[in-house]
Amino acid sequence: MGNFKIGELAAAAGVGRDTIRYYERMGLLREPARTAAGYRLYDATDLERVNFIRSAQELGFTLEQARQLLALRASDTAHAQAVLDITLAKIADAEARLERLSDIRDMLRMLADECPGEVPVSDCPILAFLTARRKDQQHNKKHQAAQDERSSLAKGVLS
Amino acid sequence: MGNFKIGELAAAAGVGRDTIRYYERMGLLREPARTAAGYRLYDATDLERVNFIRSAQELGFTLEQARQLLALRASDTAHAQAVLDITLAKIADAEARLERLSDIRDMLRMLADECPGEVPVSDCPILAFLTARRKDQQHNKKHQAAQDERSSLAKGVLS
DNA sequence: ATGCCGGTAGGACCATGGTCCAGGGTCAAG
DNA sequence: CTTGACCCTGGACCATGGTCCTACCGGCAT
Repeated sequence: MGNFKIGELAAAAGVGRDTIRYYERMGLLREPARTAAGYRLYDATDLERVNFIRSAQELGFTLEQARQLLALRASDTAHAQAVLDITLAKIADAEARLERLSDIRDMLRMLADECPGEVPVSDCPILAFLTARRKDQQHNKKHQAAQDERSSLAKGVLS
Repeated sequence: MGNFKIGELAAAAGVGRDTIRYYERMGLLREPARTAAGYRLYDATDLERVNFIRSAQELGFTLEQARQLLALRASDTAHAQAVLDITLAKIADAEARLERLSDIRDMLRMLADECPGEVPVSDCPILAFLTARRKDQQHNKKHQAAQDERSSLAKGVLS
């Protein structure tokens, strides 16, 4: 029925044409049928897939995870448990980020509260804090040698 | 006094040699003195700078912001207010991320709670949710046309 | 003298999710 | 017939914070 070309699909889904082609390269969309001239031809199921992907992204899933979810959806033997597992992992990930990020915020807020503002930079407690190098990381080398834990508050939160 | 070569500086700061050269290219470290053979020669103040940068990164500052903080520290006319401003902006940024990320977590948790697991994927509420394309975004085009707000929960949180 | 360590410069490459460009073909309207 | 809007491919490029590689040179120990 309603076949559309790439620009129409892109417009319908609210993404760029290049994004459609990118999803195809990444294996998120099947290789579409072509017109005689080589134009890609899509149908409603393709639009639905793109919408699915965008929805997944809005929930923080990566394209790779969206790909997995699509694969599960297409399977007739998979259990919902597999989807739940991915979701639970994402939740755990979100919670870890939340914790690190709120630790950072707390630290920054503490420093900000201590800073009077109207002093020369030489008296700034924030700079003083950054200047005092963290010996905590130096003195226990044996225990962490194996995994080289960066022990950074920021690890992965903003990346 | 204690001049050291790049490998020694890197080891002392706990980073790679390439990282030191990278910081130099990025303008975070001055161009160091050289030996006759062209080897970079660093001193304690360079080590302190690298430590400062790492500390800033642990608090979620980007290298660019670290560069700004270093510039402020070196200035004898700047007020602590400038540092505070950067810090406050970082806090606001962290809080925005926290909010979006916790919204995502809540949404995922809600979906996970509804999923029984022991059903075929065709009955999975999580997939059903992702499959139902968000009409909320379709039906009010006029109001959002101007800024093309993605209105994604995930916007910027994981990037 | 020979092996090895470590220094140099410069550039390629990693992930992530696209975006943009050049250089060309296709298609419908005027 | 031409114009403009669309489509094609393949590849380069964006940010971020590095890491790794090539290919070469210097210097020290055995």
